Amino acid sequence: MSSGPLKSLSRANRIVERLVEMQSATVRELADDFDMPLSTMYEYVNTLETINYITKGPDGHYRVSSFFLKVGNQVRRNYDMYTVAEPEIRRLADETGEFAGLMIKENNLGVLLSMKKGDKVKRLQVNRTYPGVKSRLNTTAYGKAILAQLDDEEIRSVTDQYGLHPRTEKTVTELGPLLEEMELIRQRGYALDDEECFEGMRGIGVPIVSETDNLIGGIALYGPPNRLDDDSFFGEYPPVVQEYGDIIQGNLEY
Amino acid sequence: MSSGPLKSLSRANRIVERLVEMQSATVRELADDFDMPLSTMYEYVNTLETINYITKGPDGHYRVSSFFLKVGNQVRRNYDMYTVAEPEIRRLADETGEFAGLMIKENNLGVLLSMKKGDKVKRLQVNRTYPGVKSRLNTTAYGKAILAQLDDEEIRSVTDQYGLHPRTEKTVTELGPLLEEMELIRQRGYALDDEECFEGMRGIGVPIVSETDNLIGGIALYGPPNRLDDDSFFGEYPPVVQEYGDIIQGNLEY
DNA sequence: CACCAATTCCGAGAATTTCGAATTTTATCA
DNA sequence: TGATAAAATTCGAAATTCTCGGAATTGGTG
Repeated sequence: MSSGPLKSLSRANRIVERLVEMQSATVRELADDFDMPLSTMYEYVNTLETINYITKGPDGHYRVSSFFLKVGNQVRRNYDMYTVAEPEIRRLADETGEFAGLMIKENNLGVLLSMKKGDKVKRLQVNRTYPGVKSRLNTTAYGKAILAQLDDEEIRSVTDQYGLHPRTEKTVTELGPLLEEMELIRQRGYALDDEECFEGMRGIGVPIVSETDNLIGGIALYGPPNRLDDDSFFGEYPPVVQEYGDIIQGNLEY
Repeated sequence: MSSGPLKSLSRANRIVERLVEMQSATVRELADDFDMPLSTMYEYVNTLETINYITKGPDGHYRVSSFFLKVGNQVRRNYDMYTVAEPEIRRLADETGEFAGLMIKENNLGVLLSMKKGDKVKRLQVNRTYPGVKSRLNTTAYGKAILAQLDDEEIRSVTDQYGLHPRTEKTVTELGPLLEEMELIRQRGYALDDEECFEGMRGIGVPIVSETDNLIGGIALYGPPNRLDDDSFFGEYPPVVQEYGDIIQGNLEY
């Protein structure tokens, strides 16, 4: 018969993801939510507890445990790109006072591996920005820097896969202009995001390639237009970001 | 029959954990490693890939995906204690130049939720310190600050559960002295770890209680004895750490 | 084109998962 | 305290899923 994905595994994962959303829940609440027999939910909950994916708090409610935090950080440290870039991202954020981040490509999407806020960043307008979040490569400065390292055919396959839906009114939504921009990025060595992803956010990205990991990544500096005015956005900062990119690239090759 | 933990789930988790250790592996390598039929391993690998726990890189090797990083960070942000303490931890690290961290209690163990390195911290001697790692509560400064918030009976149950195995030659390994130390911590308001957990590391911890989350946590400042000399370790820094603890505690209560 | 390896397909047998119901534990209130 | 209700856990048979060897297919390489 059609075997397909293992059902109990998929089910368990749905429970975990739901529990992240709910923050905390009792077995009954979960059973109701999934319209499953209580006893079955107990089996799942108990198993998830023994393998440490979830944990029961003193109030008797279950929460997703710190296991994910631990594994996530282990995974991240497995990337040379992370260990090398981490201190530089931090220095870039300190030096500029703005937001600096590191992105890698995973399954044709961008994944934010690391981020640092400089002291000018009061509260991230974009509260949806945290390590592990994914975004389409054409939407961010680091993403575009990554995309530009691919050849046109690969770029096409990426945009075919995920589309070019606009995020703001400035988002580039046509393949032609995007490919032209990619060529420009290759020539000058850095990518710009002028409020194309988030209103009120400008970013400058440069690519980083790790031969050993078969990985392409990118770093970016983000800040609001009032601080990243035209002078800094187009003139002062791009070389700074590039310099940090070069440092990381150099350290990657030992 | 004895139902026990769901086997396929436990198995899947073992695969994930092994893959974290191996960093990357092919299906065959995994099958060999677990001594499982190739076709069965394919079912697991494919399922784990569809639920996004692992991902196949361009080299055809599987790795644990960024899913864990994402969920880990979501979970962390669900804690009021984290969102409130995060910026203060950071300021504490900046102000002192040393290592600052936030710990919570989970299943009678300490879990490091957040950490910041000040500019004096070149490379963490202790490379085993990263968000999500667990440690026994009696071994660290934040851990002891947490432990001291419990009553003696609870403390006893914690030490019964995990023992008092020494980590360095200075570790306190007897319940009696430990309970006395707890009383001292309650009185003066902060906990000290004088190379009891890691050789060459001194720490100062203070407790933080979140009524809303039913949670007890603690923050700590860590540094080497040459910088945290007796004057700073016993005199200058404890009030500083306490001050940050008070700020966090205050912000927790709005 | 032939080879080898990687991946997918397949179906029967085995084993686990599932679920309702029964049992135990915990909480609530008179 | 005892009675009652609610929640949590256990149980075992029924059914579905998982397992696994082997066959079939795909993909890459010389």
